[in-house]
Parts: sequence; structure tokens; C-alpha cells
Amino acid sequence: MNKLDKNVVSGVSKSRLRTWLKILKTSNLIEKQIKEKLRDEHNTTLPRFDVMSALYRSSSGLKMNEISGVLKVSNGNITGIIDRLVKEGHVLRVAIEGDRRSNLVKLTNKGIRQFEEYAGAHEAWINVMLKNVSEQDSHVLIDLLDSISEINRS
Amino acid sequence: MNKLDKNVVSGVSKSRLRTWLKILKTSNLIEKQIKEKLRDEHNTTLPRFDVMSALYRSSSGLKMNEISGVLKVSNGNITGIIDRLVKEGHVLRVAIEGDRRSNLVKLTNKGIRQFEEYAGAHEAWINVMLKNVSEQDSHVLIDLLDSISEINRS
DNA sequence: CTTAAACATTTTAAGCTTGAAATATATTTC
DNA sequence: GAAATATATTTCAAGCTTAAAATGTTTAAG
Repeated sequence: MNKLDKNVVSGVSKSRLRTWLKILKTSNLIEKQIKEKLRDEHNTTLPRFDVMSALYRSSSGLKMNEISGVLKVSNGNITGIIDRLVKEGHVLRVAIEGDRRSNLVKLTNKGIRQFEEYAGAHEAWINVMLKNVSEQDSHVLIDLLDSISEINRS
Repeated sequence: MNKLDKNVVSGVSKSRLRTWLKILKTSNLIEKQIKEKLRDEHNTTLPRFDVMSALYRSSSGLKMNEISGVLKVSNGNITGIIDRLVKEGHVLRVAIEGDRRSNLVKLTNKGIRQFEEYAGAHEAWINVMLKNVSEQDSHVLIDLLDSISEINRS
């Protein structure tokens, strides 16, 4: 009996499947609440929050392909999100001299203020939703999840 | 100093935030690979897989609102997914006598065969992606995630 | 210097998702 | 039994997401 068969017979495979479904369910549960709160209390969306977060962490702005790289989404996706953020006055496309193919995307002052507000609220929501999680638990959870991420990194 | 302030000062809040971001990242990482494999190797999508899975587990079929209830998505969402599954020949809308408002949605024989194929492949993918997770780890992970789900159930 | 290759981004078509409005049917109330 | 209410579903508009095609710009090769 080879290793794969053994796993199936022994039920490891089923227990991994249950684990994955639990990760997915928990993730969806939290994410749904965050989306709802961002919409109802801050009139924004998670994708916009994520993009603003990436821009906030970089002092000098990011190019489109850098944003999609950091967030691991497609280029075409970012185009639409930035369009909406520009329309809201939260980000700007700034010309790069010497390369007319791309712009640097930067948060406006309004965007910076807004993001700081979002981020504070966001941390507080998480602190409530994960109130059952101790620092010890966090450590254990992160380590276990790391052992999964490790072998699935592209 | 109240409880909330204490948490912030002590850093529990930050460590919960990191934990959430890790859960989300891991979940997205796995989900992305599943979507890709469903598309490339089975010419289907995760939403369709999820709907078929719900139907497969119920012997007698489900009404539209039962499907959206189980999967925790909106009613309008399910309409489109079922439309596509019908077009593929994987499900049927069967009239319920005595109530012309709703139909029972059921897998066709083709749908049953297909789903069993998808499900087998799906379990095998997860078994590989979570190969670092022992039964012991699964137990710990599920318990910790349960402690989060517990207080976030609608 | 001109052509080919590489790079950066946008556009497009298809699908998923939501909340709200619309439609249709059933049930309850008076 | 007519009107009001409840239930089941679909439609709609807006946004997110992707892969693939299209557009424009820069760099490299010859």
C-alpha cells in the first residue's frame, strides 16, 4: 500500500478536507461582516480598502502592476478599482517622467485621512470578532496556517 | 483603564489582526488554486461546485431559497448559477404540486456523475495542499477556528 | 535607424455577488 | 371572498474578478 492509499484509508484526507472547509467557512464569515460594515458604516468596499492599505504602506506610491502584485489580483482588476478611488478623490495618478506607459498611484491627503479612519475601525471590528482568541491561540493558529501557506506559495 | 484600552495597549488587538490577515491569506491562497483547477481541469466554477455539493447531500432536491440558505448567499445569486447548471444539463427544475411559486432543484444523473468526479478530485487536491497538516493539527485548527465561528454566527 | 521583443496598462466578455425592486403566488384576516 | 400580508423567485444596477486581446510605449537587436 503506497502513501496516498494509506492516507485515504486512515482518514487523514477527510480530516484535511474538514479542516479546509472550516478555514473557508470562518474566513467567509468574518469577511462578510467586514464587507457589510465597510459598506454600511464607511460607504466603501473591501477591494478599495485593500488597495488603499497597500498604498498607505508605501510612502512614494505604487505603479498599477505593483498594486496587483502585492494584492495578488489581475492587472485589469486594479484598473477599475483605481478609477473609482480617483472618482472619490482618494487617490491620484501621477505621471512618471521618462516612462509614459505607467503612472504612480498615490493616496491624496483625503485618502490618507480616510484610510486611517477605516483602518482603526477595521482593527476594532477584528478585535471583537476574534475576542475568543488569546495571544497564545494567535501564535498557534498562525504557525499552523503558515505550515499550509509555506507549501502553496507560488 | 477599561478592557478595550487594555487590549490595545497590550497588543492583543494587533495580534488578532495579524491572525485574521493570516486566515484570509491562507484561505485565498487555497481557494485560488481550487478555482484554477476546477476551471482548467473540469471546466466548472467553485460556485457551481458548491451548489452541486449542496444538492448532492440532499436526496430529494432543494428549493432556491433552501440553496441560498445553506450556502449563505443571496437568492438572486442562485438564480444565475442554477440557470447555468440547467444549461449544462447538470440540474433540473422540477415543479412542486400545490405551490407554483417554487420548483425543486435536483441533480440530473449526469450531474450526479459529474459531481462525484469533481468531489474526488477536490479531496485529492486538498490532501496535497494541506499535506503538512496532521490529524492532530487538524483537531487543533478546527477547535481554534470554532472558537471564532462560535461568536460570529448569525 | 528600424524592427522585434518586452513591458505597462486598459478593454472586453463572461461569471459571481449583493441589496433592492419587481413579479407572481399563497395564506391570513376581516 | 376581497384585501392585506407573507412567501418564493427573478430582475436589475453596480461592483468585483478573471483571462485574453488590444493599445501604447520603451528597450534591445541587428
